[in-house]
Amino acid sequence: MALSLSGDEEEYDSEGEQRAAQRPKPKAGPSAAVKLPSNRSASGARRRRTRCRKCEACLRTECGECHFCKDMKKFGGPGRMKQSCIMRQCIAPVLPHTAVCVVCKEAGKEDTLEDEDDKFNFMLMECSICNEIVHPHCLKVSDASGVVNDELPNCWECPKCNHAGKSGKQKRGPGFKYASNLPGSLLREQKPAKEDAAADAAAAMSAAARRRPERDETPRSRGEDPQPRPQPLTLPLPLLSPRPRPEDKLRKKRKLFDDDEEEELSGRKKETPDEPYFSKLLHQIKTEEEDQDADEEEDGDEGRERRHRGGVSAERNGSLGDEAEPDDKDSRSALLHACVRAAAAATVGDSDQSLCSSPRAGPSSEAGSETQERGPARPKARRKRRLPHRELSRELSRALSSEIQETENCLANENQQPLREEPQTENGETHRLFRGGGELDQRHLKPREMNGTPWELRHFYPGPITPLGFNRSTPASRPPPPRPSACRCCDKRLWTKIDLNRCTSITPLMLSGIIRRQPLALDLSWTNISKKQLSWLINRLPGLRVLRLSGCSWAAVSALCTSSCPLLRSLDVQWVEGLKDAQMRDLLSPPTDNRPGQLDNRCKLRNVRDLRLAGLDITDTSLRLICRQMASLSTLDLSYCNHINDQSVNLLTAAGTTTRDSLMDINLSVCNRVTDHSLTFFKRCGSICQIDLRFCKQVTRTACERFIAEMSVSVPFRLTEDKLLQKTC
DNA sequence: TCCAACGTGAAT
DNA sequence: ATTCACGTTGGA
Repeated sequence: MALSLSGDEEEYDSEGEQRAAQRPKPKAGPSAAVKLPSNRSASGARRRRTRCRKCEACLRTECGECHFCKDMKKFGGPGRMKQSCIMRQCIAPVLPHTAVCVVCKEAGKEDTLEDEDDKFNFMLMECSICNEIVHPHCLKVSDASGVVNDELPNCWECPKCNHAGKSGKQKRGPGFKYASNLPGSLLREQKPAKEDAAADAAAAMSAAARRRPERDETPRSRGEDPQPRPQPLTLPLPLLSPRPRPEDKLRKKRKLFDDDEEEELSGRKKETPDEPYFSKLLHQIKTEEEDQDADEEEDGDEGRERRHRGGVSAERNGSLGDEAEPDDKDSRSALLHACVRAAAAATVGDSDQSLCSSPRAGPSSEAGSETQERGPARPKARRKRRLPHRELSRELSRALSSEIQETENCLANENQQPLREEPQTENGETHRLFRGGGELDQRHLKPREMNGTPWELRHFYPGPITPLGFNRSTPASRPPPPRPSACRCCDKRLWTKIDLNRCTSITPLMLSGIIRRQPLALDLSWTNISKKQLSWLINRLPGLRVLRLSGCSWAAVSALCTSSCPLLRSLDVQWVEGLKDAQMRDLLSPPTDNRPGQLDNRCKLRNVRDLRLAGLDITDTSLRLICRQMASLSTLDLSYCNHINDQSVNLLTAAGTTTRDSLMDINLSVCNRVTDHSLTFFKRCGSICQIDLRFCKQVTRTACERFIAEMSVSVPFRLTEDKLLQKTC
């Protein structure tokens, strides 16, 4: 029966007995009333948390379709479940306004302070163990520190509990709600998705996961760590030991991407009794931050992978550097949007770190040598505390709103220019949207295989030389090179981009982590992500600019049909199994759901500028739709599309089409039906900068040279490679 | 006062 | 483990 946080026992009321007809009431009767766990008795009941009202989820309208919406009276349901719409489950629930410090009885005062440390000391912190809510400043425990729980705003394990050596689920109150228990981690279940039941399934998972027991956060034994923890959260009590000890690392909380499975596997050794450490711990700053360099802890595969990629890159010998890639350029501008950048910078510590921890789920995790590889100490890092979640959410929301408006304005003006100039980055690293993402750039591919490649082979591309390559009459294709399947994170400092390319197993915790970071760019290419997962992701990433789904199944990609991606600029669906004209039609038609608040019946992908369709069996039917629906299209990759011919090019460049003026970069390499005639069509394109006709058997070099000569009056082109035309200057 | 929905126990 | 149910809390 109902639970009362006050602990008062209750009897079933008559209403309950009436309902018994529908559902048997608990036999336990009064015994079902609350029995507060003993660990709560000391500090009283937990404060229920409430919506932050600022996160993307909170800002949404109810979907009207999910399990919980259908239950609501407003949607004609019985109203028994009384749960939030699954699309609206807050990702950073906050303490209620009525929460006060148990010591001084006052509310949080962080808003009145400037200094980050002051803010922390005067904000309310709820202990996930004893539930006590205090201002850290009000704690007079001068020789202990708390462990900030980054998964939930205003949450920590208070110094008292730390001091007592309590940890994790051993003593945490039941139902303590972490972000990992929030919707983001609801996709733990990875059974094959019944696609028609995706929404309900998600709802069901949602309900379940919210009640999921806490993850064990028992400190784990690790190798020596002579270095200070990178990016620790600021803690209130000035008790830094000069050299954090190995145990420091032990105190790290489980991170988002640490699978339960991993924990179970590794727990045998890791969860050694750590009581002896606690006395030392009392004098240390503790955080739950994951090592920022976690991904560098990976075993040699990563290094080999990098080397491999480097080799591929050189071998590819593309005429354009990655930096010149339009979608990267576009992404860069988006990626460095000021607000988002600020938010990202403010949160870089935890976010990337935990994301980077994803490889740890793999067999090579927990490398004992990690600490040796870590960079030098960052003594200042502990002073840098990320923004509280609500601030961050506010920032993101503001940024997104403005971006959406900007995009719409941009469209209204038919302004094809990028939203922003490409900003300078600190080290240029962020110019690469995805690590290794350029591998999918068809411009850089020397084709070895045509589309029509069996799906299995699309997944397991052969090496540089493959029997298939020899068997085909077309030039040897160059499918994306094989790579280790370890999950990788990208830039460690920013989480505006998340690269899970070829990560064979997308775990629920990964999805949860993605949502929490609200990346602008997401690469899920060659993963086995399911429709349910993708749908869930998209619906929670309203600000997504770049989505790469190369090599995924149509079953998964079809998730795009029912979702709206208003800000999506770059979509990569090359080599998607089963993606043909009919599917393209579904993809380009307005969202299929007519839910309240989803009345936008414009093309879901209307803002896409960079569309990658390589290797698809699409025809002019799809191109007509593209011409009609994607007014901003500037980069189009149709390489390896066997049905594309001169008429297709004619369509794209016909009078009255927006693509005629918007197209800047078209890749028709290995399109064997394209002939010299297409080049005459391209003369009509006002913005064309690059035409890739490499390995088009029916295109001659002579025609290319003629095109250059004829265009030279207005636009100077040159052949940077055989049948690769690029505008000069 | 009303509505939304959190957090829990029981049923499945 | 998942789903259902609902008292109670929190905000408007």
